[in-house]
Amino acid sequence: MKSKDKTTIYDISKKLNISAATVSRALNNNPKISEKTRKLVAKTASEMNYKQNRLAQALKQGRTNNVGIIVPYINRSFFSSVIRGIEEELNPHGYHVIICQSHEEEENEVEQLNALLNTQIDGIFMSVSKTTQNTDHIQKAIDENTPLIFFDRKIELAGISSVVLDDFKAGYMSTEHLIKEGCTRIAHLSGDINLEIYRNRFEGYKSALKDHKIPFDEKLVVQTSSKIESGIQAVVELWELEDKPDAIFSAGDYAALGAIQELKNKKIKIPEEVCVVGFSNEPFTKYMELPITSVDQTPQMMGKIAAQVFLEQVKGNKALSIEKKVVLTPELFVRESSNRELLKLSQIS
Amino acid sequence: MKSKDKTTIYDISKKLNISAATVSRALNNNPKISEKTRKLVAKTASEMNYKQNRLAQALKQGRTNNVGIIVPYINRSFFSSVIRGIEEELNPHGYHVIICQSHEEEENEVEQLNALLNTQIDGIFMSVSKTTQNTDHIQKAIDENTPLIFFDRKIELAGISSVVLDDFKAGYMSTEHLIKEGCTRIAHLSGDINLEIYRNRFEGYKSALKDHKIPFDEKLVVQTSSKIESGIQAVVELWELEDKPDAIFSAGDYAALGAIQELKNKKIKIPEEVCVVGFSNEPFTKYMELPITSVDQTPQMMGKIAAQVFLEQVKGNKALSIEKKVVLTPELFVRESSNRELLKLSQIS
DNA sequence: AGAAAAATTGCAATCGATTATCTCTATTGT
DNA sequence: ACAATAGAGATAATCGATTGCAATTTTTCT
Repeated sequence: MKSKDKTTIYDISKKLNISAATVSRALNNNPKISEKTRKLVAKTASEMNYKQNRLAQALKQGRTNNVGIIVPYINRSFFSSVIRGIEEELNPHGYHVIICQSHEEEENEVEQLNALLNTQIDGIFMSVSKTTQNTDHIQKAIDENTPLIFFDRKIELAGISSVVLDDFKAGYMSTEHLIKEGCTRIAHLSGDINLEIYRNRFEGYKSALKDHKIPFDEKLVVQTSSKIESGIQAVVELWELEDKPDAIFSAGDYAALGAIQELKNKKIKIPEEVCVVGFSNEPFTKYMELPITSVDQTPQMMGKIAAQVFLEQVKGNKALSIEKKVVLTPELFVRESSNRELLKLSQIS
Repeated sequence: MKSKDKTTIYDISKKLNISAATVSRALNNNPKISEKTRKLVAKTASEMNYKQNRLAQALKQGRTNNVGIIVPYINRSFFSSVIRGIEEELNPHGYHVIICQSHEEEENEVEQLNALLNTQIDGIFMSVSKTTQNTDHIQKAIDENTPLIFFDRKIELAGISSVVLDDFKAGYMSTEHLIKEGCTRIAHLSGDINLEIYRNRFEGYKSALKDHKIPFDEKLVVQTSSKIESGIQAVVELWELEDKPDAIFSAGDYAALGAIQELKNKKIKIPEEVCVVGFSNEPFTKYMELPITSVDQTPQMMGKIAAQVFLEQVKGNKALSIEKKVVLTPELFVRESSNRELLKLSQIS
């Protein structure tokens, strides 16, 4: 009952007493093949349950119609949404998507990238890991002429396109929003300052303070990771200060969540005493009893655009390497954690 | 500056004036090749920046060392954790993982499965979509002798291995826990009853009621989806009843979350007046101001075991198709949403 | 030293599909 | 009626790596 032996174009050609070349052409709707033969082949192929071996095709054509995506984690709402965007844009063009995780480890990133290159992928989308220092593996991909597109977290290298968020603006918007709520001592949970995106958010924060004549106080800045615990720890440290903050702008939602937990623990009222803004618009920010204000990075759009950049690159003149830099505008979703206006309204009613 | 032309074993063989066969053997550490040649080839290969073309190798060997995973969504904590489990178990064996999403649509599932089969995948892991009725696509995979392993959501078909949770037990445990908290009118948000897993949870619920001599009241059962809104809607409906529930066992965390939101909206105290238990142990259940009791499905373990079943199958005698059914034991994480004991303690202190 | 045994390496076919080039037949034009 | 042209299909090379078998070289043994 073993039908392991898959039918090939040779099986079809033998059965019909024609050459394999004709079968191949017929199946690919090559105009050199007569309508009659084409139909006969199509019919026979489906009868024999023929399925094209994409491996053989890829080997011959030098294209696999597969693209790889490397992200730190697939279960971050942001990343999985970007992936979805890429998928939706590329599927209609016949591409399939291979997803790899670096778990924020440079070593894994290198390994996954190499594996993808070996598998003869047609292109790579990537958001670099936090720990990545060396860029040899990326240079290798470029040298091989494999289209590589960064999204969100990029590394500055000549000839690579990228689609990123305007993190400076996001930082600016968030901070300005807090200032407009009447906050003046705004703390910043900065995330990993090794990454450009976090540096930009920080710069935006500083710039907003400056524009509103609020002195920058570096004691209000705490480096955090994207873990809840680091948000808790940050609040613990900040509340040891003489002059305590009246707002927190966190460069990540998980740290913001931890901060809120610790503030509640300290019986500090949000947003009355302290306003909190997070970053990434993770689904949970919306679900909380106290929904958290957060910056939306329009991830699905980011994925779609990254895919479009890729398509341009493979369809255009390959010899000429295009370098396209797209910057998306963030959106701030204001929720209860920083909305004193809303609070007043609900108290009146 | 184009180094597009990748080096092949032929390039190496020409350079060293030996045959390509020797190069291939040397690179594969075939014992028939002398130490001297092996080292020379290895050195030259790395100098020429040789990279094996896995496509060609796969075509020849009939194995790609890739496995496919099809899940409804990759950004559900449960699924991404299973994926991680599979990945960690298979990576050391040289396998790579291709991840596909069905978005709960049968049509997508069929398409993704076919794409994987065409790509000559070595095996498939799959959790079927809610909407899947027809099983032809799955039968096709079996007929082709491609190892297929179901996890969590399975379809009963001869010859397919599966790794699932003991959902009956999970339903029983959850319900019994609520009974022990003193609840007697326990509502059930059932999820999609088309899926076996939800039916089993429901059966467990009924069985626990029976064992504790609590009459089953079908008015207390509401079909929900895995959306927050459906949980809200369910509570709205349930609270129109004459005799209102004093507990909710939801077969999904999102519905539980919606239910809690609506209960709060109705100013109903949790867990004093109503206890709530969810299902899947999504990360947010733990983060909430009111952490939600939930059933953990040990997803990473599920992935690991599914991978082990796969490895057994490919390493064992292929002619003989093994059918292995693994059932995992759930774990109930009791949190504030259903823990009256904890509540009392905190009130005393 | 010479033959047998062992160690290395080469030859050529193979995996399945694609495609440039060539061949043969049918049609058109004069 | 015969050359020119178009149409339909066949032949064979190719993509890059693997592998059974044959060939060659080296080692071992008497």
